[in-house]
Amino acid sequence: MNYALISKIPLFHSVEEKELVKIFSELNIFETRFEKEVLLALQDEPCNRLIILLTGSVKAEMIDSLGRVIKVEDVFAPNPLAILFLFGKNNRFPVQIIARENVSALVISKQSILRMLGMNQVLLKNYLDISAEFAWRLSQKLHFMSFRTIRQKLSMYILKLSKEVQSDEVELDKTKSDLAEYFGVARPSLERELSLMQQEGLISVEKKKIKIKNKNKFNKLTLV
Amino acid sequence: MNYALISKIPLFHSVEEKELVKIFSELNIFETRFEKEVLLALQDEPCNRLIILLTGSVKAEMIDSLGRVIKVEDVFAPNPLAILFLFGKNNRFPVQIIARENVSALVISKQSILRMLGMNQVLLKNYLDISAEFAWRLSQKLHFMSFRTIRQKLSMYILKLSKEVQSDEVELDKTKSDLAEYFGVARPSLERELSLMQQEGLISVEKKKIKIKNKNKFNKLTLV
DNA sequence: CTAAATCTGTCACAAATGTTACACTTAGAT
DNA sequence: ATCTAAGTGTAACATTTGTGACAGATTTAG
Repeated sequence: MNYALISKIPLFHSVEEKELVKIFSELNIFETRFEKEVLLALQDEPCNRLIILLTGSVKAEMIDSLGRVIKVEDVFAPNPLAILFLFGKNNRFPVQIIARENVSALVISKQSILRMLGMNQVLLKNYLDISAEFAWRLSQKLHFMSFRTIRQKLSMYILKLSKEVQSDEVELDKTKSDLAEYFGVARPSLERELSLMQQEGLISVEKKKIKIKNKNKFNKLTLV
Repeated sequence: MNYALISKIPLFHSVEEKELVKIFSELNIFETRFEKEVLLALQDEPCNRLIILLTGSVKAEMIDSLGRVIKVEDVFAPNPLAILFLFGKNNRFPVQIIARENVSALVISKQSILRMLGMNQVLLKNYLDISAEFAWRLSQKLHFMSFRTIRQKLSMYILKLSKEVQSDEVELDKTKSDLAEYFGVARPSLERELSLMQQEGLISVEKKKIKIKNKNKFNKLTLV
């Protein structure tokens, strides 16, 4: 077991090495390798283990009732997979998970996770923090989806970025295609809205750089 | 402390009474009362305590930048408030919380929650299960929002109900107004879609009872 | 049991969004 | 350096959805 690598995993941050050694010796924790294109988990399969990527990345896909594949997201090391779906009554993978490249990962059974969290307070807090981060992202996304118009979603998004950078000039952290997907709208619709907002003098757009030109009007847009 | 009441709280399910006594004596746990209309938490206030309703109910509201109030949801005893937002970097209440009636509640500091979960495995599992349930509901809702058309959302929703009841005849578990809000669409638009689907012979609607008449066609609707 | 509040069903019209298509640019791979 | 895939910008048109308004039904509170 490579403890240098393991201590980089958020779940094990700040846990002392001798504690780690103890935990790994007492519990069933395996390092497993998955070749590119291999399935790590099936959609709707019971989620009874936590998979934490050590190296590489995977893609999460949804399969609809006609068998068509819808891309959901990519996950990179050192993140865990589906941590929010490990417990509860509905503990099934909501998506299928496929290796995008050769991947190594820790696989820890649900039982072992429970024991592990009981053994070490730092680990427990890490686990709760990580779960909360994922939940927060979910709720953020829901928040965006709940705005009626594309303009509202866009202005909220830009405003949020603008607050983070403390500037009226922001750089999108996704491609416009991805942003459209994130909002759940068609890409040309998003582009059109950006053009309109530029024509109206609210913003100026150049590639991924967006500048807020009329902050007053702009703020009013974010009202529901 | 009323242990009969406390053992009904999901978080304390199946925890032995003597364990509960020990936990409550060692940790800072308060039973607090809130009168009707009193604020239990401010929007954006740091979420550094877990509030578990013992009796009564509260409403969660969002405030937009003009100060207007948007109702989000109601929470009833014996549920906890904002359990997903207690940890993580962004541990703030996403909504303000107001008592809808006279309320009594357990208030447990974040620190005490951490210690408590380390003390008892059953409690730990309960906590993780409860969190997972909330996360699951979030992701379900997100799933519905991500369907493009109202018809798709509706047919997914009806199909899900139909699977639960194992019957082609289902009864909506929300008012149509609530359902429209849940989907994030306008109420008349939802009604119109129901009417159209009825006209097309896909379903029959009578008040809250919906019968799937053409399961073949119906299944095709849920494809993305 | 009555009054008030909420929910329902429906409309005509306005507004927003999706679709499809095409040309062009940029970034990444070999 | 060239080729290829991904991303961008835009347009005309079709479709879906929202809005505001109203009357009637149903539920809840007093």
